[in-house]
Amino acid sequence: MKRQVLLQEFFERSAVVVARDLVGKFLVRKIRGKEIALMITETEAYEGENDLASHASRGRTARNAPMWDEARHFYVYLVYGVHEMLNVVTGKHNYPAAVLVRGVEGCTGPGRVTRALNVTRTLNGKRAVPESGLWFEDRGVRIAPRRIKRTPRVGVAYAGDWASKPYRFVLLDEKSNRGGVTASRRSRRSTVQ
DNA sequence: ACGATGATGAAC
DNA sequence: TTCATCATCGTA
Repeated sequence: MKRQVLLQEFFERSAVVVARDLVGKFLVRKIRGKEIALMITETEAYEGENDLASHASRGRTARNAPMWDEARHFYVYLVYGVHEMLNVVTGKHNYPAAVLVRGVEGCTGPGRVTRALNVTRTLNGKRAVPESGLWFEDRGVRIAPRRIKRTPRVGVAYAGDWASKPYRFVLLDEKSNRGGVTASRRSRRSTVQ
């Protein structure tokens, strides 16, 4: 099988383009010698300081500082005191933009993705390279554009005009036309150790 | 429909 | 230092 680690140049583009292109790519996690690779099925783009849905819109703070890093760095934070959110930084250095990984195969929802792959804030600010234990790969899966649905982002109703921008990308299920990856088979309690 | 659960950022 | 809010999820 062809395995190509996604390099910095892949992420050095606009967040919207990277978000779209990440659908069908693989998120790979290595813990204690074991590797698990899951295809990405859902993403969202957060594009620049003008994007009112982005943490970057309030300016640079201790939490969101990784968004200003070079592309391919991770931005991981906690929401609702419960869920770790996994983002990859995109675009030029010092331009705050990132893509949120919202779903992988068998796992819908950003909090479930991080729980399934044991991703926490210890990865915040690290690079998406094999040495860090979490990275992205192209494994040769080709996704027809028709299979990717664009919608507004989730949970950002406060963001004014930016709330309705179609910055969310969802891989449609092969057999169903409505609503992304099958809702029926969500694995509950998957973990990697 | 709602509570969990804790960090963050802005106000006081 | 206090307080409202939060890029969500599981149970009801």
